[in-house]
Amino acid sequence: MTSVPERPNLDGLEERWSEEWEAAGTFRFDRTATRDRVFSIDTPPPTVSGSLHIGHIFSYTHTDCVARYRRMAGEEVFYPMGWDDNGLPTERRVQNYYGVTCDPNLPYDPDFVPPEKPEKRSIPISRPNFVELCRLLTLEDEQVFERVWRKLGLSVDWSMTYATIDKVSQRTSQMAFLRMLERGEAYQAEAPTIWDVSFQSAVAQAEIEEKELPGAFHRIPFRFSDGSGQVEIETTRPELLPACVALVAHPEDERYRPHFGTTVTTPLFGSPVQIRPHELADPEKGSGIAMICTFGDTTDVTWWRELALGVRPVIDRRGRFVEIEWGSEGWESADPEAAQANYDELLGKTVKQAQKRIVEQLIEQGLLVGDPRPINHMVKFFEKGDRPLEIVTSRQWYIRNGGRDDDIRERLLKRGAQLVWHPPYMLNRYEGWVGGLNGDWLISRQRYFGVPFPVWYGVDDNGDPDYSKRHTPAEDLLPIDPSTDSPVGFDESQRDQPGGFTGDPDVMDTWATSSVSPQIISGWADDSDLFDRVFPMDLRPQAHDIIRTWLFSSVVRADAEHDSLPWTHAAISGWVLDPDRKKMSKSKGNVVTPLPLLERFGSDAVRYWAANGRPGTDTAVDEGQMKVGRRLAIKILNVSKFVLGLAGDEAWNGEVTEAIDRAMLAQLADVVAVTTEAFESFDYARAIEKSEAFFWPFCDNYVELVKGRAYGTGSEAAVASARRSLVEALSTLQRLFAPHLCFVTEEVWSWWQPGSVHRQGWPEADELRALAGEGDPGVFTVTAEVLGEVRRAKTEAKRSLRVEAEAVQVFDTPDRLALIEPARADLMEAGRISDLVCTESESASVDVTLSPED
RNA sequence: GGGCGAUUGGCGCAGUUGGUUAGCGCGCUUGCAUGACACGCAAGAGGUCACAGGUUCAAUUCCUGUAUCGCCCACCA
Repeated sequence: MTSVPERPNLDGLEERWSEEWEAAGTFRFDRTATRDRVFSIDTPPPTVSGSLHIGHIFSYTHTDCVARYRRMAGEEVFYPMGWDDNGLPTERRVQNYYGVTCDPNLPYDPDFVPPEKPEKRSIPISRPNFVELCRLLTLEDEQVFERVWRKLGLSVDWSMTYATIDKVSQRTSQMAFLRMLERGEAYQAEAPTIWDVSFQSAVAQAEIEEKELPGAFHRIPFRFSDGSGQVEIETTRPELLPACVALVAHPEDERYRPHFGTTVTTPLFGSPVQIRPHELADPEKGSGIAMICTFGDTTDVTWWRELALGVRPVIDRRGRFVEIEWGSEGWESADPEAAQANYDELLGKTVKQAQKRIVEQLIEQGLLVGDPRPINHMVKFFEKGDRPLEIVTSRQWYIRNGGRDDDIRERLLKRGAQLVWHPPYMLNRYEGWVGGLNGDWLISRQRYFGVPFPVWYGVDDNGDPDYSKRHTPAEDLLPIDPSTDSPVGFDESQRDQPGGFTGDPDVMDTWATSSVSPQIISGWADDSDLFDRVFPMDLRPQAHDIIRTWLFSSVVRADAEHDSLPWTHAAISGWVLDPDRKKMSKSKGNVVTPLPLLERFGSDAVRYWAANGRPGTDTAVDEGQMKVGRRLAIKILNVSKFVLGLAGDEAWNGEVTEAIDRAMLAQLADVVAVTTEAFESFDYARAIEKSEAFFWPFCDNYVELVKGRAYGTGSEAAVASARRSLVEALSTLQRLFAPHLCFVTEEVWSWWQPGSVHRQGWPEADELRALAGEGDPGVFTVTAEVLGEVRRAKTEAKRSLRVEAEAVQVFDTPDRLALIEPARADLMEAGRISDLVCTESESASVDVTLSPED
């Protein structure tokens, strides 16, 4: 039965056991399990167009530890894996890899084969062809990822994977969208939109980040139209002067109060604009009076909307200055010809070029007060972009997320508070974000690779889309691609023809699909049997930086569709920092790849490092911790081998009679209780900390104290007690470490027990307590202390620990001496003590007389 | 500007309801081949728990400030 290798080691455990687990279906989800027995996990899908870095290893290990605990605690764990192959990163990669570009107007070519090598000039292909290539390339990436995950030992059910662009995801995503559209939770609007001029797409509030850039204040005078003087504004964007539609100052600002309602003219262009009051104008900033342009920033949009101003757009979607359409009367200006002449010099220029020119014009015409004053200011960027965002007017899809409706906002705040956060303070991030929303969620992107909007529009007699005539497909037809499928009642010959139809050209934002990941993996669209067993899910593990995006948007979708939370718990992980505690990023070049670490230290060692990162806490890459993990794994091998050598199968029949054995088991029972409690609150780190804190003294003190007895010294009952206690402790410890060190524990379990350790029951504190009986934990603790004193004497004498202690005198209080007495024989054997005398005394000390040196 | 975290020996970290000499690991020093483990074992040195107040019989732990670091948010003229 028991079969222990001669020299156990960690080599090859990962390959051996991950193959075994796959073959035996150890982590296969049993879908006959009912909801009350299921623990379901909404695994984050890693972006496959990137590469796995150590941060993934870190946070996925946390989830895996929890999953393994839950499984052992008797739950049926639903633990799938997803791949995020959606969005811009994949698009870019496919374009470069195959040398193609997507043209949504082209028809699908079923025979298209990409060139071996990308050609100089990129080949335009249809959206379905483009999407096919994306799938082809991401499939390879997924396999690489899966290999790393298996090496790490994630206990996911590999028969349950999804990709954010696969059919099920598209279908779920489109279906959820259409239902929101029907309920009025999704809508289309023509409005000023934050726009990235490089990517040619609108972007959402959540995808914006700010960078500090150098800029300059330009002080520019506006003359009163009645010739009575001037006001001076300050701006960092003088190029928007032709787009100026009003000036604005704070209503209480005494400097400008008398001028509210009066008209001034814009320099260079001579357009009449009014001075208006608004609270958002900051008297402290610049000269306290600002120009409103259509549109320089989001404040402009607010002012423009709330003051009901006209619009003078000057920047197009490519970020260049365009012809202004003024109608028949030309420039609305005191001097239309001069205005047009000034503006002609800006035509076709980029924002940067135009700014340069307009400043020259201002200087030439004496319209700049003083020199431009250099400052550094924050400028909004798309998080993946490298040019400042502009604001253009466009038609986009939105989802109501509370940004414009207080009642929705309140409801979503309440949902957030219902969610159990680990750690709890992460709720603040959620509430801060939801409270600060200033618009609905923009979900349409003018890109190609993504889930298309399942919508067509009628085409009017002029051949233009008629957005009021909307066609949507029945749910059972989903997923559809409106660029190749036609709506019911039409055929392809009517595409883009007067009286016919046209497809919505946009795709959904990545988060619009990711936000329904719980519905995708739960089978909401097509598998109601599965759905009922796993939804609402139990756990969403994710990092703190995407609380505002993935977590929040998922709450929005589940609230709208199911009137519930998508999951009960959110476990928020920290980031991995490089060894110098700097955040890892590709641009810094400090990204650590995991595979070499997994190979060097072993997966259990890397898992150990990860498991020591507290929930929600940023943690540095620390090879020292991995070394410690490796040592712990080796220790588990060796102590298992030793104990199994001392105690055979018949050890289970023994009875625990000795006080020190009972003491050890009583302590172990407490450890089981506290680790169980830690795991119940998703604190995998505290769990391993407590197990480990017991484990080392167990090896170094308990095993040392009882090994003589376990070998056969003493009465039959005493021997049996030691052996039984050893196998009980070993079995318990192997299971306690199983969630974290999944490979080595499986290895040592296999030496003497049938089945996988990962399918065993979690240790029960009560069972151990029953074995321990009335055992006083102090017997073990105090005896170990005395043994320590004896060892110290030997070490300080620079003698071997094996040397005989001729006489040991223990001075201590009566109650402590009473604890030593029942373990006297073990203590004398372990300490090689020939004569042990205990003497009552107020102050504790131990006198040791060693045998003389040879 | 608002909010959230962090601050414990050279380094990385625990310290969960305030309570006797503040723990652990790495590193360092000194020993030891002891019936599993030298990828081991034993022992040792090393901390005014960021700073200043307050509450309390008692504060690393609670409260209020301050400083430094990190993160999130904000309308960035």
